[in-house]
Amino acid sequence: MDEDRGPLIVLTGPTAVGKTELSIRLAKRIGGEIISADSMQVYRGMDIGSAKVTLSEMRGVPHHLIDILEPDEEFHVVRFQEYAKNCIREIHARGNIPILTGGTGFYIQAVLYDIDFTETRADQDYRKELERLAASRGPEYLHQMLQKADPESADAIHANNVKRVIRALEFYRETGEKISAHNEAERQKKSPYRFAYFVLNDERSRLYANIDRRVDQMMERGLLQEVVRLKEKGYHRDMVSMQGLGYKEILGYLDGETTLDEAIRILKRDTRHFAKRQLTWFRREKDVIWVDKDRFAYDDGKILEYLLEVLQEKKITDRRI
RNA sequence: GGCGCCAUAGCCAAGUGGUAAGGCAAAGGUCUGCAACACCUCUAUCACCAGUUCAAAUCUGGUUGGCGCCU
Repeated sequence: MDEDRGPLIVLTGPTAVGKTELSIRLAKRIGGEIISADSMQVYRGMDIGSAKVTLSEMRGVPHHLIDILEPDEEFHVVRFQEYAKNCIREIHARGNIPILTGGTGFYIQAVLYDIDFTETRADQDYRKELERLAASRGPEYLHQMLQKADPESADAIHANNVKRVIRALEFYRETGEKISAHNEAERQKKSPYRFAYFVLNDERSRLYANIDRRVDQMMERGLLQEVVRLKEKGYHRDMVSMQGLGYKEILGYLDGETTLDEAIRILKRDTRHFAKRQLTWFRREKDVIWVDKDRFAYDDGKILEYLLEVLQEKKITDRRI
């Protein structure tokens, strides 16, 4: 039964830890294809700020879900999940191993455990109405509504977290069920894949230093010009894509809200915060295999050997390397 | 050497007799259709010593350190 399930490798970690390079080396060793689990790299024209892999870095390894949308298109987990599942199916059909790489933990969770989102069709009108209510009567009011409909969710979601309160309300209205119950059920699911979930990590201070350095590099490589170009094309801050790190800060500068130095400072800070949140997320995921770089003396070759060992142990790959 | 000013958490900073605001950073956390989003939690006895007082970060004296001016 276990053997019926297709193989899947997840290789993730906080931003700037070095996922990209390692994933490509791994793919080359085992005949893998990479699926990007990244909410920003899906957009065309957002290369520098999203630290997108370059063609030469790919070294011939197939990459999926990169550059598939224009920055004004909507993207979200459900869509990601649908695309990623298709990719996985095709990669399996080719006899290759899919490697899910990228830092968006929620996306990884969605495909790894095949979480069910399909029960509702997002009702724009109702959502708008709730947003209006939140604005006019305050977040507490919405939270009260949720308290009546789904007390468990109300207890779990802070009233100030309007976005999540709205979603819970919306779910209840659409399905007549409580999202808290739904979530609980989904949580019990086991993965449809034979998988290994690696989280690459580094000492906090080194990670932060890397982030700072990488932002400087982005500037040298022309992040400013990239954002100018996007702005000229008419992309603006209401779009999800332009809320990505590196874009919102530079747009702030272009709109005269900050100096460039200030924008860079904020970008570094926000990226560090992001990395921290990513780690919090991975810490609470079950089945994670932590790969601390310092335990391997920062030697990618050694890390790779370790990954291969685990993969064989778990019978995810049997090709002798 | 003299005169003046200042000394509150890692940083910025309120408080001028009644038992330490706030912001930032750091740290921890939540997350099941916007997730590089949204949201939550959280850190001090006020440079040091002595005194006045029922009560001092707040008043007095001294010590140390910093800043400015003068000789």
